[in-house]
Amino acid sequence: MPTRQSSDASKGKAAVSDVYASMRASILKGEIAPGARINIDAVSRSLGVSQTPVREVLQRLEGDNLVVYSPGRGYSTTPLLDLPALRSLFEFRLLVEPWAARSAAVDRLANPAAALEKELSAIRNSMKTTSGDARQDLVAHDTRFHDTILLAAGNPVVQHAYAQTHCHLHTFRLYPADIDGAITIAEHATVREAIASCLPDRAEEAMAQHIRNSFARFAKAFEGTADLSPLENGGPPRRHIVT
Amino acid sequence: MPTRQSSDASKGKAAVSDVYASMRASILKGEIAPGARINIDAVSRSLGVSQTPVREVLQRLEGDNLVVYSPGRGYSTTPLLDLPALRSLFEFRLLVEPWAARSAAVDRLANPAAALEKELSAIRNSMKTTSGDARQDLVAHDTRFHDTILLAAGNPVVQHAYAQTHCHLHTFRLYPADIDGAITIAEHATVREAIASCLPDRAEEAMAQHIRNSFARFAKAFEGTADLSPLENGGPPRRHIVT
DNA sequence: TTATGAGAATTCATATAGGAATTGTGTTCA
DNA sequence: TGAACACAATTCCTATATGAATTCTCATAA
Repeated sequence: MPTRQSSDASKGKAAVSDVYASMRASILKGEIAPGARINIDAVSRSLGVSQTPVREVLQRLEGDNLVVYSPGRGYSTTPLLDLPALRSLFEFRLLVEPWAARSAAVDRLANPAAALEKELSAIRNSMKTTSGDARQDLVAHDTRFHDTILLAAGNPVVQHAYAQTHCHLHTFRLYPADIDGAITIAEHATVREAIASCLPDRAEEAMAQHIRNSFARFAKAFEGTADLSPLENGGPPRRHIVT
Repeated sequence: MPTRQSSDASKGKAAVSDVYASMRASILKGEIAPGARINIDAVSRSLGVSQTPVREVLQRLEGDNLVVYSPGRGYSTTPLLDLPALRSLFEFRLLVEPWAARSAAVDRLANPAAALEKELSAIRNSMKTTSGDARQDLVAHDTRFHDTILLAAGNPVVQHAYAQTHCHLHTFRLYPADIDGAITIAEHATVREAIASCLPDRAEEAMAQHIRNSFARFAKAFEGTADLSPLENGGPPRRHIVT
């Protein structure tokens, strides 16, 4: 049995947090094929826990849209995002995030410019030193950068709705390959500038541009696949995607 | 939220759907006081099922923001919305719903004018005949009306994010008293007109006005309570709130 | 060769039980 | 009188077992 030293505070639901982290990582890494069924008994035995916490984790993963439940058939991993789903996701982001950037670009303590700058220098350093998984670092930076702005907007409902989309999680799952994030970081810097200068209009527009560009970069990976997705031929190309 | 078929329908998770409906109703009706702890054993015995489905239901209700989990302390019902939370919720709606109304006001088959009109005549009839619970009918109408527009917008991500807020569910919980919904229905009719005429600008503005007005009506209930909410003196007034 | 049907095996959903932590209560001491 | 400690009771979290439904396999017949 793995160490019970769970990241969950106060040891409540120790098994659950371990199992959750393990299963989430398995799905994101693609160790469980997209669309494949998940055998509760097999998972519980392989992780050395009973079925009860595994079932609870599956329900949580259902909330993350990483698994789906079919009545009478149990749980399966969700298929990867197709182009319409990606478009819907980014349209949602285009609705929420420019609004958040505008709300954050105020001359108040809530202004997140300092935190954003710290985040940017951290990722710049991390990119220079080629240690570790550059791709994972970049996704983590991207996640924190956007989350920080959402948090600064000061609306818990919007923040929660955004978090629930798990957009970075799903895009990570789409493209488990190497990334060159220079463009992303440059756009982030532009957004930070506008927020630091307390220019709501510019912040809103910079964020909107960033999201439009980001979608275009992701959508490029679908080029040529047109409506052939049912071919199930291995999916979109997987190298040198730029977030 | 994909409400599990509460009827047998595939028999999968029969106990869970019953327990879910029962507990949700209990919380909404206030039979369980807001902020009170929930005893899993007591619930399971009173409903005649084991603890397993009760635990699953509680996790689901946590997703609905109707209960919260404290590590080591189990589940409690969430406190009622206070004024800042209500404001956050309506700011989210003000961000999403006018956008949805604009998106729905197109000359396409997706235009929901017919469904909206059917919904409006149904509630008008229901209001005339004083049979049944007028308040519950009105909330149900309001829910369906807004859901229909969100659906017509054609973005599953936005629709899901909106559904996850369970805004009608929480406002229902806030004001379990009688309602006079004439104003609400009139505003709905205005929104429908703009959508039926395929006037995106007018639809967007009509929806925005409706949400601003609706918030003002709800916020009125907090008048006088200022920052005295810790008094825990029974909450806001509960009669003649107009959605 | 293909389709069908019965039986076996797997898998899910729920029930029940036990260990561990927390909460409440009563007593004792300052 | 108030506070602190210890013990008991409650409550949660996980494990294991069982019944029911589905899926898989294989043999048989058209």
